[in-house]
Amino acid sequence: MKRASIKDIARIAGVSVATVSYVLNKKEGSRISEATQKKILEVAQSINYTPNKIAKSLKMSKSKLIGLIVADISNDFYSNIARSIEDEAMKLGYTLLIGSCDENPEKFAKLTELFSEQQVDGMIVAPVVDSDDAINKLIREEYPIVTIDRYLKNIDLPGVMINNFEISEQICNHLLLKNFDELIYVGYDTELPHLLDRQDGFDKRAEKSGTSIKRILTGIHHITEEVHQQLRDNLDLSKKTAIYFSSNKLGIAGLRYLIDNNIKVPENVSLVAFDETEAYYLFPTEVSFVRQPLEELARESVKLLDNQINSYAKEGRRVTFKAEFIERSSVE
Amino acid sequence: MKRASIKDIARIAGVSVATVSYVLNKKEGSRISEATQKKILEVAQSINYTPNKIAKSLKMSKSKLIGLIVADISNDFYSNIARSIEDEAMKLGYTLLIGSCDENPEKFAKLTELFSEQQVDGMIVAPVVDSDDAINKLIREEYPIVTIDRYLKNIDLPGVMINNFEISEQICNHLLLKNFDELIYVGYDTELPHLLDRQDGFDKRAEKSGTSIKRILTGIHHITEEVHQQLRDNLDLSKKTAIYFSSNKLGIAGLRYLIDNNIKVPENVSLVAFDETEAYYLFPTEVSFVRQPLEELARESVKLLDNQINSYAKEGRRVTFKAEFIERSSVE
DNA sequence: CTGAAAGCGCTTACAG
DNA sequence: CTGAAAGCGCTTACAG
Repeated sequence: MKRASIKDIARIAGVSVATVSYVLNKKEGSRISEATQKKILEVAQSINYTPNKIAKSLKMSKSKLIGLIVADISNDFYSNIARSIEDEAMKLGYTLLIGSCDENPEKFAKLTELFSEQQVDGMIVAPVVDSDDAINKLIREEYPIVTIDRYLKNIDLPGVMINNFEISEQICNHLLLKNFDELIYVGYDTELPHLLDRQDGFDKRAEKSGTSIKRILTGIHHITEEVHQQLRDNLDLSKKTAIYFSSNKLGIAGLRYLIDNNIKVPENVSLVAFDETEAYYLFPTEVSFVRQPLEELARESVKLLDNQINSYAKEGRRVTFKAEFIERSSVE
Repeated sequence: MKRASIKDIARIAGVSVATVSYVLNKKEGSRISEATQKKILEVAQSINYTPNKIAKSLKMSKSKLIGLIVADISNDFYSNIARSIEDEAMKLGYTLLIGSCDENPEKFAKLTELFSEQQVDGMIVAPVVDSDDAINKLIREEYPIVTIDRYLKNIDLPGVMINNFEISEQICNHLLLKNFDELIYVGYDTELPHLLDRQDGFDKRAEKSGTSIKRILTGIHHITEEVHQQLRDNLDLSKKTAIYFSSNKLGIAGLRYLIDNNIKVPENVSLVAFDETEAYYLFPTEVSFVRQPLEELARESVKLLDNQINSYAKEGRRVTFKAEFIERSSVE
């Protein structure tokens, strides 16, 4: 069955397609008689007309589509962000294309390519290491872009992020007050700037104090195994130790290690994790964690993008939100 | 900056747009000379040409877009499914539109409307209660549709699901062998057929045995609170009890209740949960659970949809996959 | 108040 | 081997 077009409406209603278009778009400027309007609306209804946005997009050069590129939509953090972005985008009349790039610059480039072929009006992206080329290409083609969660070292793009350095500094400070013998930072062996900030904040503060600090850095592909292995090698229960897991995945891997090895929190070791996830609430001790303001990040990212798309703001800004330290009983 | 079109390539290369189109699409039928081909490809490269899929879609009446409607993309179960669907869809050249409808039939209808305006080639949906009208509309308009996870009582649609009835029967059977005084089924107060199946399988098997069974059914909006409240009212620790949580959200809510109230598993109570989630692994006891074959569900759903889109198969089938019971130590 | 016409960027049957 | 032309479903400046 061929789907009805405005041509069909025009034919049945005995008017021109132009008139149909005017009525359907409720343009104020050109007044169409009440009678014709009613007629057209009736016909549209009766033949079950659905506008073809693709034709409209082609004519108008805007698609009302926005693309979202994350590392992995099945990761709690990103699926929560995606959900908020979806709601926000919907409010502004956008539909969301979603793609996961697995920290892989080729996949990232492929997705930007795909989205750009689909004529998205703009993209919200969490850029990966070595994605500069793909991003620069988008910039040359004047695509509105907003970064989320992450940012790029060498390209100044509007985006949203949290105060990674400061929150880590704050966590470290909190731990220092409790006089631990040793602090362990668990993070990724990565070049992603926002994660380096997260690490630096902790490191710098610890250095100043002179407290012994160890770093456990894992690759992104075998997080669980690597965290377990390195905790086995590095965790010395004879010392009073606190661990800072700098992401939800790391936190979950670490907590699981503690469970599996019957290490009690905070009796044997203290800890703080990053991001809020349901999993933390099933751990036998109430896990202290860093909460990111997901809705705010999402809302602002869509707003920044929409501003660019409509050129309300020529140059977007980089907006930093404050993460919140939720203190529960895993530190003692 | 206006983006380059095949017209630009044609002008610069000194050929017609038809020729450009042929070369860019590598059509075998019409042979274009090596020289012209090379020239066109070079020009395309040099002006950074990106095909406008929207124009192509309009002409070809297919968009290579597919829509996915789930209850909530931030729910672990759906975000994992979405991820697999994304990968699978990508392989076949489709880009994914994602929407969450929050079990709300109006939002569901809105999303189908939106997706249909965007001219998706088909949709994969987890239909909600009272979504029959929206679905019927899509059917009348001959949209390829595949249901996932759920199915509709009154509309026979191709789709993928698991053996809800049988797996619950199997869990119940497993529990009956351990001679519990009481079995508690924790589920939703809902009309969703797949969830009723899940409940029936358990009920029917329990009835036959004569073992006392209680039902805890919650609404979908305050799961945690309701589960906690009802467990408080119904869980009698003086009896040897086993609880079956029939979804990941219910399981997490229930496990948290047990943690908060210091109820030991399996010493004080036994349990089985549904779906696999990272959270189960942080619970102090190894949680036995039902694992759904997510990748298979996703893969088959995309395959069924692609078949419909390309009319490889006129009528799709409903495919049922077997869920797997992962026995760990939470039942004794 | 309404319509004829051009054009958005493509594809493809047809002609040469 | 290559091109002119029609057309996908819309919008909108212009004319009447």
